[in-house]
Amino acid sequence: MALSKKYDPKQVEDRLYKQWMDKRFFHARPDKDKKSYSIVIPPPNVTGVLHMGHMLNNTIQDILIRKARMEGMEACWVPGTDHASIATEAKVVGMLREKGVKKSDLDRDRFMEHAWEWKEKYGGIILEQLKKLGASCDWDRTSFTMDPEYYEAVIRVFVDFYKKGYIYRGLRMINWDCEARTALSNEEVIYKEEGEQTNLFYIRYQVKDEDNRWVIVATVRPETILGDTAIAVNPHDERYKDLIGKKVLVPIIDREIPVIADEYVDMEFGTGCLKITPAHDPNDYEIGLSHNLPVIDTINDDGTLNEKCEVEKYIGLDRFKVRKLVVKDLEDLDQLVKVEAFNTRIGRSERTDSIVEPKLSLQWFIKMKEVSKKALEAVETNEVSLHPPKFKNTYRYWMENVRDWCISRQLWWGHRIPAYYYGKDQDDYVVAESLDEALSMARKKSGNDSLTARDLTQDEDVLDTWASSWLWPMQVFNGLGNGFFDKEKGKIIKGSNPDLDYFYPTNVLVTAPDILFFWVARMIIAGYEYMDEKPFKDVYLTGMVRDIKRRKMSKSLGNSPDPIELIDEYGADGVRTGMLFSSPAGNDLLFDIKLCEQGRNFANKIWNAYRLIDGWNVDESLVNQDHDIAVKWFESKMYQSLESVEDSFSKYRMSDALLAIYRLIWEDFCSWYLELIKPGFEEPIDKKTYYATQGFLENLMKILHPFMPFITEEIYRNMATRQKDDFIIKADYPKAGNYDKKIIEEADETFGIISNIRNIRNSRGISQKQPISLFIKTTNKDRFSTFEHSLKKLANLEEIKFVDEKIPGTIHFIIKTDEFYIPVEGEFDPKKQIEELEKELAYTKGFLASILKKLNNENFVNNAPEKVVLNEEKKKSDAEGKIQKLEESLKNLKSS
RNA sequence: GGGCUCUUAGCUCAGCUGGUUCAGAGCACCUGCCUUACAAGCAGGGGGUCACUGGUUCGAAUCCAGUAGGGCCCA
Repeated sequence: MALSKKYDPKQVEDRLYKQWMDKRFFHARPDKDKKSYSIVIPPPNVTGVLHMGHMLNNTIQDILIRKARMEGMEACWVPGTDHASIATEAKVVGMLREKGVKKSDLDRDRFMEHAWEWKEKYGGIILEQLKKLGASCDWDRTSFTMDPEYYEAVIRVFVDFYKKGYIYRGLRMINWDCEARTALSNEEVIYKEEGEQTNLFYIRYQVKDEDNRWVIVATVRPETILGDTAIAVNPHDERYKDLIGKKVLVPIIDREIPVIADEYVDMEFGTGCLKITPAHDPNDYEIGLSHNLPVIDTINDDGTLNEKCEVEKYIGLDRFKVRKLVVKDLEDLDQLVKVEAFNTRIGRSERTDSIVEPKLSLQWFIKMKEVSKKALEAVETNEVSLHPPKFKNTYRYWMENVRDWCISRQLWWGHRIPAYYYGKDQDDYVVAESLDEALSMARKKSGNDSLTARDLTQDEDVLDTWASSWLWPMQVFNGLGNGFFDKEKGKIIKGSNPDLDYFYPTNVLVTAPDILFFWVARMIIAGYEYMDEKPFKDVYLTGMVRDIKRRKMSKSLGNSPDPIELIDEYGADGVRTGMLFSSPAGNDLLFDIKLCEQGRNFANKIWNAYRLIDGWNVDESLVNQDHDIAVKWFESKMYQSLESVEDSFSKYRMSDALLAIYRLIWEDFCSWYLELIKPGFEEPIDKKTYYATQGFLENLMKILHPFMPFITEEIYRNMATRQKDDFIIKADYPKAGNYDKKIIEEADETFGIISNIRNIRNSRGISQKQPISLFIKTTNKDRFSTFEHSLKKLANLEEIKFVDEKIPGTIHFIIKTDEFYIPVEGEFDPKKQIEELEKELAYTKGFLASILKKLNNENFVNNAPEKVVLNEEKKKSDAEGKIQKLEESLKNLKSS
């Protein structure tokens, strides 16, 4: 029967989680009589394992969802994972390599079989880990971006966007890995922090039709001059003004190219002349576009040069070999002016370490400008609110300068682009949801009725993962499913899908700021496009979890603790509170294991408070009115705290909410309230106080439950009165009620006196166990009547006596204008007493001086609001009274 | 280089539209306690020129400008 002195999460957490699951408390379905409250999880990468960022993120979601559930809403938290094209494909390729299989040995179908096998085996790990954390997700609704229905929806949206004219195929500069012969995303290109050493070559180009006039250009990639289509100078550059519009000759091949003017050119860099090679540099490509320059792509997919370079002996050689040859040839032609050592940022492929070549390639794009208008406006008008609001600026900046979105990836694992090619021309393709449909469209478009399915080839590429996860808030409810989508209008049919109608828009999205554009903005765009409605009302952006030295947590640094081990050591409740203790929205969280320890200690503290109350014997006949005031006070204090908790929640200041609850429980409930009402050893407690206290504990557990679900449920379930099916997870969240400010103030004053007395005991070595007397000189005795018993009990006073005269030779302190005396034998030390009073006097005098400064200032008295002036007057008279009393006491002490 | 943002106690941060004893909290630190719920605890304590410089104002941690130094995003 006896409860353990220490709370042991291991005996509680798995058992309770299973009970919650068995009772299906996490499951939500549309219920017209209840308000809906829904959250969709930011789907973690299916290859992922739980890291500290997930812990923070999901703890916050769970807190919000549990609170909503207790508030009587139909709370639905949809879990799931995304397929993460690049990461997953890399893992699968790695796994195959270990088995001695190369990706290139497999065809697409075989590869996908392996990938699915891998997904089935490892894909669920992260969701299982979330259960350990206590996440109350509606597991019946678990979604995956490559589920059959989801897959269809993604394809459907591609087709719809294509029909609406938002999708096009076009050339774009991408990062090309010549060794792996694939495009790389920006994230896969590694730049060395310190740059890399290379050479800067100064090359001179002859100006056409002018003898002996040359233009000098600096470049680190001389082999690319063969693809040059212009020389650019800054229009404000006096040195070259007269050259603009003239032609120069590309060395070696003597091709004529124009000199153009563009603001982009930095007059300070190199010679101020920039060679423009649109096929092999992103900036040059942009400039080329705006000046209608031709694009000459001289480099093959494998990094060798092709016939477009116009020099026979270079063709088929690697670009770096050609560089050497070009330099030599330039020297021979006397067109190499000089070579300087140069430090530059070179991108290398994360996988192969080969130097990344900027390369033009045919990709699929979404036109973003038009579709993103409503999404920009929604955030501007707070239809969708970002928390903290500072991210509004970042969001606006991005949306106003939005670029077209490249959605194709040269991978297999993902949603295959539903474009079917039937001929040789660039335009000989159709976009359709199925092969059948594609075939009939192709026949129509080509006018060739004899086309068969075998004549069609589907695009080899898959879609960017974000092009599936941007549908997440709709598609987890199968919003774009068969029968729910109007293909003519390109809209979801409202009223056709009960789940979607009920749970969309969701209430809040909790995610990290680094995917504000990749994901959040795009979900908003998709939401307005298909539902004419935002996907969520609020976006709570969490910070990044860093270590105590502010470094990002990463595998390579080895500075990230394993969340599961943490839970094992500190309990899920401990880790959850630990994460939250110091994580204001949008600010980075400097994770310190000590925070988990603090969380664990808190759990233990609560456990022991429960143990105390649980151990009491109730004497039904006993009446103890002394406790009434404590009960009244704590009730008020609790409501006051609850009010601030609600306020914090409304602003998504979860850390503040938790801290308020932490202090309410630890300080107010345990340190003050329980100490006030606690009966002596083996004494019984009266009925009234007992039940009130139980009620408080129960309420405190409810208030805390969203943060620490396990221990609160355990205590709630254990409490004497609990019915069989009564679980805190679905109990009513306490509502803030009226509270008595006066009683809270009086209690504060009383606690102040008690602290003073304890301090005196401490500094003079008077044991807490030794009863003492207290004499009070006051003009208002009534003020002490309410809390007289409390004062006596917690300060261990044998008597309180009101006096009219000072009591010399006693320890002495002043609060406001009341004077307190503690007679002690032996321990009274006049010197120490004088020291203390003088310190107090100096402080009060300084305080008074600052008030006088205000009050003596005519401008202040005339301009400040009356309320403020009156308050200063009161502060002044209080301070003066106190100074007078202090001075009197000091005089007496010194003369005696 | 452009945009955004921050700088308050040893650390991490609150401090709302300037005005209540406004300079706060948690942690850490120091002192004393194994006081019959809890040493994963109890009681008490010290600690800050609110980055710097100027301005607005009767009054500035709070508003404005500049300087210095961090951070984030984009290029």
